[in-house]
Amino acid sequence: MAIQDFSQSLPMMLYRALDEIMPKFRCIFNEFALTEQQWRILRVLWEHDKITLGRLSDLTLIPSPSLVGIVDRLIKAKLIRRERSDADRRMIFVVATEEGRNLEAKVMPRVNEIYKEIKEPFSMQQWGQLIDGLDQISHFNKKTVTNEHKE
Amino acid sequence: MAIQDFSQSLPMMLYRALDEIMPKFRCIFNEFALTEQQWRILRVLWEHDKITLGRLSDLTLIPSPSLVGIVDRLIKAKLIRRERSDADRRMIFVVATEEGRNLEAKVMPRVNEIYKEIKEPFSMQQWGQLIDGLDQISHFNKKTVTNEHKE
DNA sequence: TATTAATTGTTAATATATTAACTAATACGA
DNA sequence: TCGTATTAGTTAATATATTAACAATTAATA
Repeated sequence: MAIQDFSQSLPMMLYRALDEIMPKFRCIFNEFALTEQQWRILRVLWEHDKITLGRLSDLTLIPSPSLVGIVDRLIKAKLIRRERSDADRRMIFVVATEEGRNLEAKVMPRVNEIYKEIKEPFSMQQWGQLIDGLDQISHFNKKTVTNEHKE
Repeated sequence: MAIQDFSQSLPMMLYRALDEIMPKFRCIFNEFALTEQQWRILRVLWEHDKITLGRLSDLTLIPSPSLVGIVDRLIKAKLIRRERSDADRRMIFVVATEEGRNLEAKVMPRVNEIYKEIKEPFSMQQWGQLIDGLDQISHFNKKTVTNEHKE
């Protein structure tokens, strides 16, 4: 019944894992004058030619109110542009400029290098278990229990 | 050689896991007029009667520049207080007030409830593997390879 | 078709993160 | 003991997160 160690709680372990690996990546982003969030947006645009702000928010995990300013700064840096939808005038598409697309070839190799370094000490099975566990956490609010109707 | 899916990268999986579980906790914190960071500080003070700002920063994973303001606001809420060290006048201890200590009995049960809910769908083995994996990530910068001298 | 509801983005206010520079106090070496 | 390096906290500037409220547009429905 005693208080368990706060440092070993799941949230703190997740935060600590991020604190440990992200500075390495941010170091690279900074070399290209990018913030982590700006990187995330570009990273998604390299996989999607054209994407609405809503979907961009989902894929980057950047909350929409934050997205507004981050997109503004990326536009000022001439790396992306806004494009209002004709079909539905509420929607706004975001598109990478040529300069934005060109960054991919420069940044991705550096990032993949670090990524490989992080992954290296893991066995393939260990890594799979880690990813599976994280994936299960990520679906916590959707289907806690599969074989049972909830509410 | 093609770009792997950004959404399945380790950093995004970690962020997504946090995005999924933290709102539930924050919901409780807000009931007690606490922010997540304020909670973290109190949570640590419930395990340590007296702690320096530096160590508090390490345990809460709150960067020291942020800590200043967060501690200020907790003091204004009469939940903690500062106490300068006599032995080393550079150091500042943080201590919970009685009001701050009293929060533990009210908040912890609610938090433990959610925590149990998150942990529930996992087998004990699965959970252990997840924690071990996160722990290994957290030691990335310390000892990437054990049986080898680096540098 | 006029109203209402839902969707998509945005603005605003406050709190926190990031990075660099800075102060005060202490430790250390010539 | 003086000068220097180190350590503990802080301040400053900018970027982002969180929450609530809001505007514009579209969808739904009586």
